[in-house]
Amino acid sequence: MFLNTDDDLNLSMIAYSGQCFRWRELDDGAFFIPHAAHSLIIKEVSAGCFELDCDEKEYDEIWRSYLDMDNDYSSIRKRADRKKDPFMYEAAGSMCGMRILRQDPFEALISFIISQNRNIPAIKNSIELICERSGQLLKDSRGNAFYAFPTAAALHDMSDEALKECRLGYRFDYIKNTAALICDGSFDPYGLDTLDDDECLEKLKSLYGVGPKVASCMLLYGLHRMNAFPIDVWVKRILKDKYPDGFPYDIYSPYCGLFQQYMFAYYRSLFSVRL
DNA sequence: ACCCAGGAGCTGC
DNA sequence: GCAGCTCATGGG
Repeated sequence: MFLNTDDDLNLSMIAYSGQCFRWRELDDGAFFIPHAAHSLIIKEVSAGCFELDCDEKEYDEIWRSYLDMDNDYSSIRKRADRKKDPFMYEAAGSMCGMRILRQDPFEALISFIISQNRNIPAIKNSIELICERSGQLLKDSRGNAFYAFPTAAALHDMSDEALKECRLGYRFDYIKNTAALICDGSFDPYGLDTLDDDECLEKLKSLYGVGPKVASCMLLYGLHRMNAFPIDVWVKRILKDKYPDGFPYDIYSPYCGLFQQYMFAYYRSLFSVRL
């Protein structure tokens, strides 16, 4: 099917934004996107026109939500005022096309625990290894094999040796522990919807290996809490450099997380940091 | 409040 | 080659 949109949707920008770790750019410029037991190949064939290798039914049931197409990003972006916050105005304008995906909560939680204190290629490497070793083998629409992200049970069932081969380093215990808690039912990444942001953050931080950064990444990218505001080394630099008197959370609420994403991507692009 | 270990891989020199 | 850094956290 074809999707025409006036709203922000820049596949390459999202793929390299650091919010998702399994998108793969294909030779023809299309993107391969694994998500739960599904996969999508999507390509921008002309400005604002995307070719998707699924039918409208699958798009409505899965991908519209995953890509968050029901949120109007171009209108949210307008909150950045050219005079009051020129830096954010530049950042949001320059990174127009960014969206916050609605990823699977379990995958997001595990992925962001793995992500701590590592660069993005290393994160992707570990995640792919985990999928290859414990994920379900599936086929995409072109007949190519790929591995789904494992279930908590499949991850928990991995031998220590197999899991160690995924190069998690000291995060090994964190992953083991979280998978065990989910399997025995004492923690449910899919049962957090009834909690407000602060309660959710606290609950996540009680997990071994989950601090404020990983917890807020889970809120923003795994639970689509658009106001969650992960502070990593780059955001720390931005806050110090551009907002010495404090970040205007009230202006960007309840979308602080999206504006964090704009600044993160824009500021890094200024330093030509490769993802 | 500070300070360090723990793993591995990419980057720049 | 080889430090220095990386979308941090737990523990001392």
